[in-house]
Amino acid sequence: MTIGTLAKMAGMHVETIRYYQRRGLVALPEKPYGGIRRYDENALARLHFIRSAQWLGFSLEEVGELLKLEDGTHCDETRALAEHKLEDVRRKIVGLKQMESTLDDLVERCRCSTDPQNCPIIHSLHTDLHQDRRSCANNNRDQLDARTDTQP
Amino acid sequence: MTIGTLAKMAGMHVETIRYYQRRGLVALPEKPYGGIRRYDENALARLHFIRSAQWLGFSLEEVGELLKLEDGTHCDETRALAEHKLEDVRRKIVGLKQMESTLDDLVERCRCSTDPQNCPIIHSLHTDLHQDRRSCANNNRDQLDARTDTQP
DNA sequence: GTTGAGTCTGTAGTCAGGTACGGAAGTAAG
DNA sequence: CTTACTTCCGTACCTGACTACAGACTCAAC
Repeated sequence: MTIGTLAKMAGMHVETIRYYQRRGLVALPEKPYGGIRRYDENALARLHFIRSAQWLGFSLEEVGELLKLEDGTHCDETRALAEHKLEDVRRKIVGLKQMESTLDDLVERCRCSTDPQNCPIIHSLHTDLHQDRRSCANNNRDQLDARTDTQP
Repeated sequence: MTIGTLAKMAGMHVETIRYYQRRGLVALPEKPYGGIRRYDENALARLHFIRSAQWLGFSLEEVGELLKLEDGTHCDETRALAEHKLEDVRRKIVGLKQMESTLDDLVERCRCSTDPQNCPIIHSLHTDLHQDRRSCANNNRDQLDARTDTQP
């Protein structure tokens, strides 16, 4: 099949596949002289593999590591990657739960507030919440990490 | 105080403050002719406010919205923003918990596996996991969103 | 009065994971 | 055989939240 068909079957854009090729996650099949590259079931399987790994939270870099272990004979190393990712995910959950409970509390206080001139949320943002928040830098993802990382 | 002192007190870099100024989140105080800008407690308070809001998961764009409501007299709008963010956060938690349980299960199966030539994790990535994963595009953050978003 | 640190301003680079585009060449349908 | 779609390839752009740097200027200490 052509790259367009492959993309359709994998449910992704042609450009995404090309991007994976550039990153070395997907092989670039031989091109017949002055012709067009053709892809087989293996290429599709690989795209599925990548998608699945991403779905579990692995970055493309990590997917690359997993692909090196793709033959299934390095169970320990694979498990180590998965365990590490599991810790990652759990750390993020802890961070998000902190957000959740604080937000929930704030919203609740806001609902019960009788003074419409002094919103409890704004008040908290001005007074309580900024203690020891120095390390919540970068973007949302890293923010979560930073909130819970042991080594900065 | 100068911007360097302000940065130190807020626990952030000078460049970050300048970035916030460019984004219109922090005011640029008047500069005396051929002199240097000075900042006061209000500037510091604003930086704390921004940090706190970020800690709750608000993006800088959303922080901008919150800052418009900073006088505390628009309790309903503020609460609406917080409720929306709370939903956001809960959606992300749901996504992460899916990852967590799948990873946990995979790691467990890997530990109990007796066939070191056929790693259950790799096997799953090849066969099970890629059903209906079409919408887990973009980066990790959006991936989480996509997994749980109702409106794509 | 000179040295070194801090400030100002503008612009460019970083990361991840793509997305978009332009121009040339190949391919499929009528 | 023409028209319209794909493919190929390289490069540039996108988001978000910074981070870095160059060159000119100012300020405080010695």
